Amino acid sequence: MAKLTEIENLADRLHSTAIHLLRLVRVQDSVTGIAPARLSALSVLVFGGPMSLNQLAQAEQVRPPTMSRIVDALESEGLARRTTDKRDRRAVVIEATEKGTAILWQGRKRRVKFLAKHLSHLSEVERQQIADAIQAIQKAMAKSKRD
Amino acid sequence: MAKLTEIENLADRLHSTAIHLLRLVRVQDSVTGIAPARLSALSVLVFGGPMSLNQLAQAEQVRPPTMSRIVDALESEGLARRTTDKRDRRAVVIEATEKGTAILWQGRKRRVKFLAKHLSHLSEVERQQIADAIQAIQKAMAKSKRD
DNA sequence: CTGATATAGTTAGCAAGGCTAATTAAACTT
DNA sequence: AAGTTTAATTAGCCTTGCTAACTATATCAG
Repeated sequence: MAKLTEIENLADRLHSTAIHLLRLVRVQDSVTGIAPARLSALSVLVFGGPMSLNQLAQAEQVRPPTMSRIVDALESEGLARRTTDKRDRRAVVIEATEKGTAILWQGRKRRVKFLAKHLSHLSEVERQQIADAIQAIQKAMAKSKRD
Repeated sequence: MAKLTEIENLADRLHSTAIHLLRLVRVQDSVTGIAPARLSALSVLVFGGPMSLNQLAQAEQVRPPTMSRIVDALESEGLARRTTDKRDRRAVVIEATEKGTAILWQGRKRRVKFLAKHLSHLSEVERQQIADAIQAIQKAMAKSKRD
């Protein structure tokens, strides 16, 4: 085993914990019946409002062809719709449908409640530690642009 | 917007933070040139030692056929090897090769150092908050079996 | 105003990684 | 010895990532 500094050790544990947390929660999303990439894109549409395909692809950190196909699927499932942009007829405006919005909210509620149930077993102090850590982690990640 | 309780709000922020953290770090892994599922399985082999295909599949939470193909790829890349179990000739013992172990350690070091660099911008207090939160989160997740 | 260039999105085709169903081979049970 | 269970693989499907090439529209240069 290579030696790790104190901070590296923390980094390692943090990474591992994040993986396990998401693995645990992801099971809840599968209940929606919507595949993960689609659910994630739909979430951006619901919370970010209508946007172009390129914007959506950027938000999801995938290439336009990948997003084009995801939107195809969302459309055929009746969860989102495409319309051509009036000002620039090359572009499309993608938006969540009523159905897509409703299903997303249901799924989100399920996921959040599931995770909250776990957190409810902790003490008030422990939950405060998590809240503080979230702040700290976000602060640390925000530095990524200038490093 | 639906109303969320205090705990649900914490759950939501925790989820989102975990997603962003992993997204940030994953870029480092791509440098290894090993595809994510393969890297993850290799990691289990390196840290968990030789094991059967079923054990490895369970550890990675995938079905045996999925793992069988991942092991095929690891073998063809010279990162792991299969041998038949002496005691039970139906079973295989999968282990990381020297090369696989070395590459995994390099990658892990890169990832950990990258994350540690971010954490190093924080104060000692903030890092302690993260350490405490990791403990709390793991405790909360451990309850999942009995709920 | 026209031709060149740039931009938005799609289509085609490939690879990785997930799944179920069916198969093979060995081990266990009765 | 026959039937059942178990470990792994094979076959074949779907989703989701990519690049390269294409279409259609918009913009810019002369």
